[in-house]
Amino acid sequence: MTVQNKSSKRGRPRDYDPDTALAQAMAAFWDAGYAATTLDAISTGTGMNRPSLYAAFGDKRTLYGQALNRYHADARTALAEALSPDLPLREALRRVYEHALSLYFSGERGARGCFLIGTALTEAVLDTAARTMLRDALREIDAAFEARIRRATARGELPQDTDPQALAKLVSAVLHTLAIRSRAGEQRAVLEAIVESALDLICRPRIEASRVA
Amino acid sequence: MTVQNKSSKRGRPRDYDPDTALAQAMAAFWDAGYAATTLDAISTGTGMNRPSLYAAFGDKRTLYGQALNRYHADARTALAEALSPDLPLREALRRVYEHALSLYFSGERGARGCFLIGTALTEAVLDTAARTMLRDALREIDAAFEARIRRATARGELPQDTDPQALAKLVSAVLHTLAIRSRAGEQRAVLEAIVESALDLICRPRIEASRVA
DNA sequence: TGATTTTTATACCGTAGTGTATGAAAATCC
DNA sequence: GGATTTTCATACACTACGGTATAAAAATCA
Repeated sequence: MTVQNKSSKRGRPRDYDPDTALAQAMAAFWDAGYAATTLDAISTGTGMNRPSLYAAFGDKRTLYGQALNRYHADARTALAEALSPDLPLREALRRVYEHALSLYFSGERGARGCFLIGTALTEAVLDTAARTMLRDALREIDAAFEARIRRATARGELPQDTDPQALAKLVSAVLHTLAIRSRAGEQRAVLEAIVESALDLICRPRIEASRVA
Repeated sequence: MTVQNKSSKRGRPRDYDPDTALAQAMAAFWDAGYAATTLDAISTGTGMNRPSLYAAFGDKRTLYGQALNRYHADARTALAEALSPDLPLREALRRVYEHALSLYFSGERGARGCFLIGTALTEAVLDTAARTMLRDALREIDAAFEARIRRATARGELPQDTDPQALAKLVSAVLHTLAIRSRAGEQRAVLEAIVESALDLICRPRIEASRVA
């Protein structure tokens, strides 16, 4: 395999940047969903004409898959950064939720929620690949939370009898409800309040050994 | 307005039952989502030909709106029944979650989650009416949980400093995560475990007056 | 400067999908 | 039983969409 340093030398130079083009295509899918997004809309959004789109990304479904992958990769990075081990768990989780809300409310046509949940969820029943990507992304986010909770438990921020795997899924559940409610048109302030009460529930100390034998 | 008792008398009798036809149309939307569902698929699913569909339900979007309304109405009924005030809160919530899981895993082509979240969420950005219906449905479910939690708090099942409105939204959040994860292909046993740990978190007694001034 | 390579630009093809027109079928009313 | 009413069944019109063929444009190499 020959390493292609930078752009290829010969031929007419590309008039677009693949990274920004993919981001623009993703924005189109994000608003309308996969099925309702036309290639004309993507063409307009990216400024690329149809043949260039095909040359760069393949057909519509392949392009959508690349958008899903990119979103997941971005989310992974942002999550790892927000879950900084230097902060208390509560602050780290708050950062995650705040970052998510900023993303979910960043649409030009109003709040659009999470790209994965907002678009891949619909496809998931009939499109096996989309379903698998969605499921794996959700699992990976669960795992990131779980690792962070495990660390917090070891540090004594949470009770020793905490089940990190179970609690992580509930931390994710809060993220899911934010994704849904933002796209459903709920006010951001309402979601901020949900974040605070969720943090209360997740991080508030509980009675240990409460199990009455 | 003349009262039409039963079916109209004159003319060729209808070959379909409107209620079951709507349920079958809903099933088609449920799997593929609004945009990807063709009228041919609905025609096949219901056994009605295209003109009969239009005569009965109007155009595609109107039919979809009726499916959304019907699902919401069914959910309202089921929720009210499951939230029986005779049971302890924990058992009532468990019934709600179990009923939801039965519905979410009832698809012929695999788990399909919640019809509202699985299909209307995608449309919500560009379709104002769908967004409003979704938002209002979510709010109504929040309110049902809130009323039930208020009752449980009055009975002493939960601490007196419980915030019913906030806790209700987290109870809903668990429902949302079940809706997402089931459609994303997660195993039912995994979701059953989430239900149990969520009930633990929601219903486990907390330290009162834990706020350190 | 001319040949070669790569991308852009326009136009087109085939298909699929929504909504409707038109006439046959099946019931009731007189 | 014939007229009337309502629904069914087939076919069709129109549009929109995904994907591609073809040729011009813009770069490099010799």
